[in-house]
Amino acid sequence: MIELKSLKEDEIYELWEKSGYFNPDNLPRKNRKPYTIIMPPPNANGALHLGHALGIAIEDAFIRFYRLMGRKALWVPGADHAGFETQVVFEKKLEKEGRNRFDIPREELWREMYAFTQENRKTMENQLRKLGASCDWSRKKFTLDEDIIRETQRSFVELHKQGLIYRGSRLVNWCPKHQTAFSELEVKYVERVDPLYYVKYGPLSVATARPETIFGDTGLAVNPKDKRYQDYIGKDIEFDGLLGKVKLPVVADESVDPDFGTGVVKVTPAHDMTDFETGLKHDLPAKSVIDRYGKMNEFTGPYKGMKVAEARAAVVVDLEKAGRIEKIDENYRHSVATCYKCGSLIEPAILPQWYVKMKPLAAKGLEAVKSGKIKFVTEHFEKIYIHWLENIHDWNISRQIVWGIRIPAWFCAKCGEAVVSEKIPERCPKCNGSILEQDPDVLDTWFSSGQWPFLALGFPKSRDFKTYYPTDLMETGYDLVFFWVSRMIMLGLWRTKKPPFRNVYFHGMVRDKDRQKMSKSKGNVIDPLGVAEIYGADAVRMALIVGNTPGLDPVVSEDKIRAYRNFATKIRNAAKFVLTYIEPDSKIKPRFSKKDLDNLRELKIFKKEIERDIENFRLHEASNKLYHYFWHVFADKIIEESKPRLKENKDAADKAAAGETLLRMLRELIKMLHPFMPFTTEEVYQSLPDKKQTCLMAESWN
RNA sequence: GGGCGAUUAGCUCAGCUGGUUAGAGCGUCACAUUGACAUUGUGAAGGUCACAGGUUCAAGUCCUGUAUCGCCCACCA
Repeated sequence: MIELKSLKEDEIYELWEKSGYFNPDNLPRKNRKPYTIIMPPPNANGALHLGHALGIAIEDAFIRFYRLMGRKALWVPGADHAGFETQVVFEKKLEKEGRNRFDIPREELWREMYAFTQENRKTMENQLRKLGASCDWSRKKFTLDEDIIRETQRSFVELHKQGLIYRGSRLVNWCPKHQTAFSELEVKYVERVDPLYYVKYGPLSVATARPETIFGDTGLAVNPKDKRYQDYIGKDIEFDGLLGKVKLPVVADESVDPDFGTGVVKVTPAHDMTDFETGLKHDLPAKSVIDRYGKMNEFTGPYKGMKVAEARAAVVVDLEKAGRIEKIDENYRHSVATCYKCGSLIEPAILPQWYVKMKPLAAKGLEAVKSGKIKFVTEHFEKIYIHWLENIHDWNISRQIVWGIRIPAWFCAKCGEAVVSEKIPERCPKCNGSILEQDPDVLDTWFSSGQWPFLALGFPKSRDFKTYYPTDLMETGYDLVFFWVSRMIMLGLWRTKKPPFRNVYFHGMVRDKDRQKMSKSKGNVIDPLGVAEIYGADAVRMALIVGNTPGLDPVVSEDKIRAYRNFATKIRNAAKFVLTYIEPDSKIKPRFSKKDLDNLRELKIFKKEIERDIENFRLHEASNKLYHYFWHVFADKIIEESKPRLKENKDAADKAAAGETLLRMLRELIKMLHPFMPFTTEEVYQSLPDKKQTCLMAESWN
């Protein structure tokens, strides 16, 4: 008779940490093949949510499985400074305190934000412990660690040297509220219904949704095949504008759709992405008429100082007075660009920014996936990735915020030359001027996180980098295919000449039982730590993994979590029962029945099946099968059938065989369940007779 | 405009390479239960696997098309 020791999750985690086995260097049995996962560093600006818990459950399952399989399993934890995201969170905090980021000196703001993120990191790290993450804390990294900043800046300098980073004055996506530019990925298009104004331009008329930008017109465009306007192509038209005489050239451009509006487009290069391109092609100047705060500027006469919306109304009234409005289509449906964070209308602006030239990087990124060097789970994300990379645009990596890695570029006060250098330059190489000021902008946070797999391992010189890179698995949400995964692949290949990982596992977005996305405003969020407190971390992990097909949105409800809490209870009770009939010092030799041997053999076959499932990324299947096997085969059938043999059995050798069979099966089953339910299985393991290791994770799968 | 995914029990979802009576959780019904069981066990009801064609000895599983829902991408002035 052996008693089942009861252990709390915190005690178990402490046991694990003390064992040192999270660090693969300490694992028994040396000289093994590594298995590496770099944890997607959670944003250090808040608490973990269920989506994080999902990723952690999946990654930990893989890590624990391969550790049992005898691999040198390394899981590197980290935290992301999360540039703009964190800045937004922090701004809200400042707002509540009645402060404003624009009034706080840069260094002071930085210091406050740094402290803020370090606080969050501590919370997050404890939350990861609560969830049972078996990551190597001795290797934890932050995206603003000094070595990370240094290498990130070095990448910038190197890319610049190779002509892959350039400075360009182009039309950028500008958010007037946040006062920063964005890459195209941070722009969200929303459908709206707005009036479409048909406005007379001398003999022609154009349809526009933005009449207030009329002062920035520098041309008109028609389709070269449009018969109606052949006579105008190449000529100037003149007419009376709201601020005096206007003269605009008419150009022919394929991009103009003859069937839209009147077939004539006003070209306003400074305020529209398409027009900017058209302007470049036809050599039309860009004239800004809106400032960075979304107000009309000095080129707009009486409209100066008005907000865009006011100006639009005023301009329409005046155009009507001038008899230039032909008609207004009130039900024009179109999409407008907005800030993904605050919903403000994006006001395109011409600004000098740093760009990464993407085509050469994308070519390598495409090859790696098309050739199968990097595999996506599920496969269909490869198509999405390929499509995006084949149509990629240059990447604006300048952000006008404080929170991030400074761009290693200095501008000469005398001649304006931009000097890119790892160290502060003493003189301008062009004019020899000595006053150089660093670019106030910081890098897009994805520029550094895009290098995370090799930077987190201490590239270029560390032993870890040499041992553990390329990594085996990148596990993340499918919403980051473009933002993060594609950039990691491209930048990883560029900087290290190797793919950063061999496989990418995409999980879906967690939904509630009504298939709604979880959000604070809907009030349907499940706090992973809260439910872990109530039902146990294992129950939460199982609820997140069982039946959750990679790439699809999992539905998680408290009912489901409760179901797996019951399962954990079942495991404990079954173990308790089995141990009741074990006599550790018994000298009786068990006499196994045919059925005993069959059961043991079948379990072996079953284990092989589970192994195959996990190796092929089918955690949802493996976990479900284990649940079913443990409960409905092991507990309901095998244990039940052995009860008569265990109780009041005069045949001691048969009794011993029944007990021994159950014990062997239990030992195997908790090992197999360990990747999914580490706490419960460890609790059982600690009570097993003749356990060989201090904790279950150091056991061997076979 | 393009692409992707989903459609299987009342609800939420599994079902890998096509192969015996299609599974799980929650819910429903009946019976049992001081049992290892924060209940659990036994059994039951409940599915034309969206629809229409096709391939095959065999299709929820492969192919074509249709419908509905959802998501992503795109320079809709």
